[in-house]
Amino acid sequence: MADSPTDMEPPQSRAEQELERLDRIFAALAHRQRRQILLIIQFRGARLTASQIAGRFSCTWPTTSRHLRVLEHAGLVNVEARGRERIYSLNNDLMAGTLAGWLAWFEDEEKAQAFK
Amino acid sequence: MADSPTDMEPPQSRAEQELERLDRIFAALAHRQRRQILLIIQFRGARLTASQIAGRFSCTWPTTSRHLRVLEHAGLVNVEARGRERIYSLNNDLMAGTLAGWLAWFEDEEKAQAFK
DNA sequence: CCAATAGTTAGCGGTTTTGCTAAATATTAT
DNA sequence: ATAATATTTAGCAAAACCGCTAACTATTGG
Repeated sequence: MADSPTDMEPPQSRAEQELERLDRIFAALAHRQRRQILLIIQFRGARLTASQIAGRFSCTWPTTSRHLRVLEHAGLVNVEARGRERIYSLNNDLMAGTLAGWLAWFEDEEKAQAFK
Repeated sequence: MADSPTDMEPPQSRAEQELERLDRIFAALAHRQRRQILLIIQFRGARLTASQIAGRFSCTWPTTSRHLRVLEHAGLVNVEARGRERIYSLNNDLMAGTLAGWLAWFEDEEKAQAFK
């Protein structure tokens, strides 16, 4: 799955990588069920298997599985393979750090004025 | 555009209204250009006309106009009609309050443990 | 080995989102 | 009134997203 010489994409700047990281995080948070999954992990166990999570939703299993992958790809959850189970836990620092970092751009009124 | 007797939706609980408000806010933040618009208002003027905002993007005017409406519908920006111009400003408290409120569910480790 | 369990991947159809162009609206200037 | 400016609305096509069913992989247990 690594980049081969034929599927190289144009080189990405560090800034662009950061923007794409933000894209993935905000996109992952944009779906109600995915936010619910994060809350369930937080309040119902801190470490939950995929089936424990899926069991709390009325949609089909593969649908939840895909939501979990979106969250994982965004870095919002960690997965640990344990036998035939996958155990999901929050990567809480990442979400808190990212959203707080985003809010920080808006909270300092003086810094904002300096750019005007 | 108001509800007519024929297109009434099932009554919404207060909780459901709150969930939809969250949906709109997170969905609005899920697009890179919309986040950029918020930053531009914050750092380039606090009060900007639609054309001042659109002028900073390479996409067409109507596209930016629609992004502005999404932000407005989510409550993240305020609009003020001023002659033939529309002046946009941030509704910063709403974004900060909503995201901080979301993060609060995850930041109190003890409260989380109490549910386990 | 064989069956059951846990979970993912593949692929399809329906809906939503996004960006565009063209046309419409509204306000100001001549 | 007419023209120009500022901005939105309408409508279309392409892309992304979401949920489903079916099929697949991998691990455990008999």
